[in-house]
Amino acid sequence: MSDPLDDLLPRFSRAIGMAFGTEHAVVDPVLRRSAQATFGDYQANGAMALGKALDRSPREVATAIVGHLDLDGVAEPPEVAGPGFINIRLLPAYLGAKATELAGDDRLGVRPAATAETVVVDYSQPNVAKEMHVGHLRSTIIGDAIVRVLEFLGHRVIRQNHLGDWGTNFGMLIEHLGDLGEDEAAAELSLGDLEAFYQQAKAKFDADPAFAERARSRVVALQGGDPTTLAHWQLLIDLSTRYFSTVYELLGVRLTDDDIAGESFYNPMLADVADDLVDKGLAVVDEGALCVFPPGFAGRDGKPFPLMVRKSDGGFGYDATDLAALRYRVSALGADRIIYVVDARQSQHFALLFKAGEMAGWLGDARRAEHVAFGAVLGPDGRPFKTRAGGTVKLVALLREAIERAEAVVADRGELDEATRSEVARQVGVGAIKYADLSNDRAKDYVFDLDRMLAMDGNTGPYLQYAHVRTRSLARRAAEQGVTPATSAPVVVTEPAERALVLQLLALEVVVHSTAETLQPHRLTTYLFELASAFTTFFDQCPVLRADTPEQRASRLALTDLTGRTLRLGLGLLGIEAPERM
RNA sequence: GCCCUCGUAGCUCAGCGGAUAGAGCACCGGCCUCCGGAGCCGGUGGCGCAGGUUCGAGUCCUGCCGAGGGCGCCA
Repeated sequence: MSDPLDDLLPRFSRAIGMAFGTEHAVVDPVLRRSAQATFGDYQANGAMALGKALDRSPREVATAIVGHLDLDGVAEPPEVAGPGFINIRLLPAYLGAKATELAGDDRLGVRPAATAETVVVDYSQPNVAKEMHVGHLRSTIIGDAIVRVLEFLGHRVIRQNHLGDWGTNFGMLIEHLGDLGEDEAAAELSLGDLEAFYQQAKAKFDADPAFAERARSRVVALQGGDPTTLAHWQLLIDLSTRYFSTVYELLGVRLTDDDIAGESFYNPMLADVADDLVDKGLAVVDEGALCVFPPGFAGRDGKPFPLMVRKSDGGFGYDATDLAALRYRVSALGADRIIYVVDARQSQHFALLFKAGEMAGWLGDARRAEHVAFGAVLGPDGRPFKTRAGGTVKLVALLREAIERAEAVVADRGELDEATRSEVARQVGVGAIKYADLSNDRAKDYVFDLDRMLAMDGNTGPYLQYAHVRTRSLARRAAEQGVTPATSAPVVVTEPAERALVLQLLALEVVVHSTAETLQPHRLTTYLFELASAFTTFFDQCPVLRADTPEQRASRLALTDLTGRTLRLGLGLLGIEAPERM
């Protein structure tokens, strides 16, 4: 709707058809935003490839296209440049009309996806009775941004928090809980000090053979459904999830208890999944274990590498759980698309899993699974992020430090009461961490540096929030002067800074859709940073309240308001709040 | 040994097969009786190496070098 490409594309197709015959009208004119402003606003690069196909010179082809191109009301007469580029400069009147239209649209020009899909997003995945650390940060933040973008595009999103709530570890954890007594264990865990509880259990397990033996038999009791053991296990889960909820709330993440579908959830399905794979002729017994061998994977010894459906001792491991989860998401949840936000180290595991899913007929055609892999969070030394003592860094500790520092920055401004100030500090501090994470290509590692994250200059969360604050500030100032900030006022584009700003505003739709396709939130952050930059230039060079005419003032107020709403929407899609003042 | 990811400016990072590879920080030089200077304008500086595909390669393919990760019953 907002995208100028919608107006340009059909006109190019028509021109190409007229110039070279209708069979070529389907050729992609390769329309893009211009690399440089001096080349115009948009460029068509398709003439080069078409020239190759027709065995004619690209410039000749470009000239022929231009000869049939009707851009009346949209752009100035197009120009052929270089080897065969077609440069397009949009008309100010066209840009103004598009911006005006945009301002009247709640979705700011972003249409829903053509087909709404059911999308399962598996993210966060903390472990019961273990502290959340920076590793969970990425999954939680990236997953939450993906959820918000997909929901905005009209997809039916099912969040799945694949809680680590099962496994042999629980023998020692439950045994430790029993030793402490329920009340004391509950008291300790409810303090949110999960790490200490886990470490104590681990220390006893390693040091005390008798305890280790009790822990092992406790695993058997758990698997056997012993009521007291199950009750203690459930207590660990309840206390942990209560704690995770507080972290999610602090983070401003959408996850709730309703989204939890932990490993244990799939236990009742495991035997049936194994039977299913045997029936399909995919699973075979190897070295005593029931395995699926997807082609193309080899282990250290060069032999085929398995997905282990059932261990040689008859038990089930994570391979089985993940297979069951995959089948459940397809058959019971009706997923068209399944997204796993899990760190990059598990990419081989997911490649195996998805291949097996295809072999079993669970995936394929339009139904697909994707591993949204991400890199590690590094400390200042470029090594995986650890405390001085070498321990893992608690996620909440980082959040609190960021909020604390943000508070100091916000306090500089004064003019906010204390309650507002601490709320804004939370929005800024948490937003800074989220933005820093999301603005990097998720495939790469990044260095956790609070100083840089909280900087007010550069490509940071606070800078974008600040740009938004300025748009709000201007609106308040206008209101004080009795100027109604009419969002519906016609936008008139005259200055270069206005043109650049409008072009950026019109590009939101393309960016949001490409973010949803590639599942790369940093595309959106890059866009928003460019938008904020375009706005500050506009703000610097185009007087708003002191504009030459009432019409121009209304136009610029409308542009400011539209920019503010776009920043707020974009940040919102990333899970970052946009305060009114800071 | 095999497989995966990454290598772009002094630093942190964008870059969708298209023109002279862009930002931010830092550094240097300008601007400002200005609606939030947390600013604006300009400058210095770069694709790990070698081949290949292509009209066109930072982008795709192959090899090498370097960093990180993974490779059977832990998730």
